Amino acid sequence: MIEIAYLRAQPEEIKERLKVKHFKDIHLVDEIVFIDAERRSIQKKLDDILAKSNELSARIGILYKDGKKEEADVLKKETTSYKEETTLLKSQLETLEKDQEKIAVQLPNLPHSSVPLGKTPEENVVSKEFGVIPTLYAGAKPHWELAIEKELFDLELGVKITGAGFPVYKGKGARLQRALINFFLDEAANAGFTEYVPPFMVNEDSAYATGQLPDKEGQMYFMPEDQFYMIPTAEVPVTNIYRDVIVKEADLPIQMTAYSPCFRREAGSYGKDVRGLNRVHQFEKIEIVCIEHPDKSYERLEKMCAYVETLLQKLELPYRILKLCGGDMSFASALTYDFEVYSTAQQRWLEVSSVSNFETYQSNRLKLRFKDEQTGKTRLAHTLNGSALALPRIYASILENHQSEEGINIPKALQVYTSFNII
RNA sequence: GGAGAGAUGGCAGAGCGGUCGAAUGCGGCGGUCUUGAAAACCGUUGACUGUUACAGGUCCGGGGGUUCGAAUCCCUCUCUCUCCGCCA
Repeated sequence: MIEIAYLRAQPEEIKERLKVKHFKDIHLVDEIVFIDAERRSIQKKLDDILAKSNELSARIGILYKDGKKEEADVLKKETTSYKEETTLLKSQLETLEKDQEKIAVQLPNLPHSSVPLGKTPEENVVSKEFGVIPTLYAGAKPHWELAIEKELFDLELGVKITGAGFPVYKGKGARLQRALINFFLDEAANAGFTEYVPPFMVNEDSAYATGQLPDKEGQMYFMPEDQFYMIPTAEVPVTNIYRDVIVKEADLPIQMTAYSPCFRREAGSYGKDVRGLNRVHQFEKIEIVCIEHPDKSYERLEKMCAYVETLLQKLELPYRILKLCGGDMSFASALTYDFEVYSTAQQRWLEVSSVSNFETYQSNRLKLRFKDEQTGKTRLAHTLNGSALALPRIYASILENHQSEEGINIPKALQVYTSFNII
């Protein structure tokens, strides 16, 4: 959530910045500032009355101790009017707090000043291209055809067991999957990330804290019996490790990584570009999450991107990095870089990673803070995360880009993990 | 799933319905002593809100109630622990 103190101080600036994100309900800014002022004035009134009533109670206590019952009874009567007033003010306050909260969660994060203007994915800015797009032999195929030919994964079988979008990997195909998971985890560990194995289901508080709720309500699988959500990304459980935590400034940055399956309903995204592994309901991903000092979070973002690049380079895949424009950025992000790998067989770019700085947007909900050594005050930390990497499209690009007449060549860096070098 | 016990500050652990935001110990921070460190001793040390700064307000698992007044009493929910049952 945007910090209320900032909303109060700079409403006009905030409105301007929200326009960059093409946020429609700009009027919510004025509404929340209005409600906040109202709320604070009621709070002040309530506090004053409570102060008087507390003081009276203390006096009554002393009178009773001294055995002056009659005097105490007089004071008791005085408190009744306070009581009525506080009951009323408390209910008003509660309403205002709820209203304020309701609006606060509807406001997306503010974009960083460097975010390009634009509304659609076409307006994202390419900030880097790396690698040579290979020229494939005449018989080159998209990954879904290669999968059938080499018996690597089976979507039809998944339909029988579960439903569309739940692939079943098999033989060398399964081994490649596991090799990628281990490769990514080992690389992350070597780069200084602490590995976690988190729960794959989370409660409502966790989903809310990282911003999946209320924004993406319908995108998560839900278990009504226990009120649990299947995680759409390891970001949710891993970031929530630090919910309600005050860390030492010296402990920053905190760098974590986790493998997890990810479950996404992908409601409303049927149609094009969903063939094969391009869009599935269950997929594997290695996530990296950082908690960083506000002064250093953009530096950290660059480092995380640089790390993701090393992975793509080791996998010998041609990629480009996009700086997302305001209109294409996610709700909670202040700045996002997307990584895309070129699929020669499909002749299109596939998104394989997204690295973002959330600044204090998540930490404000998480109540994730650190103690500032200089001032002694607690401040919200910055959170960042990124995929490093998501498997299906990497898997698809490896099949497609590294195919030859002899078979699919496994990149050198992966061969230790697969134990074979061609499929 | 059944039976019992419990939930208090970073941790451990007190707490009679009335200066209890909370004893005490450990830990942390600052200091004395020391060449330095340890030990010892002295001081300090929760969060949120609020104010220019004070003051004030809220928080003892969550929610509700009794009372002039609740960490303390009542109801309820959640969670944890122990024992039994079941089980990968």
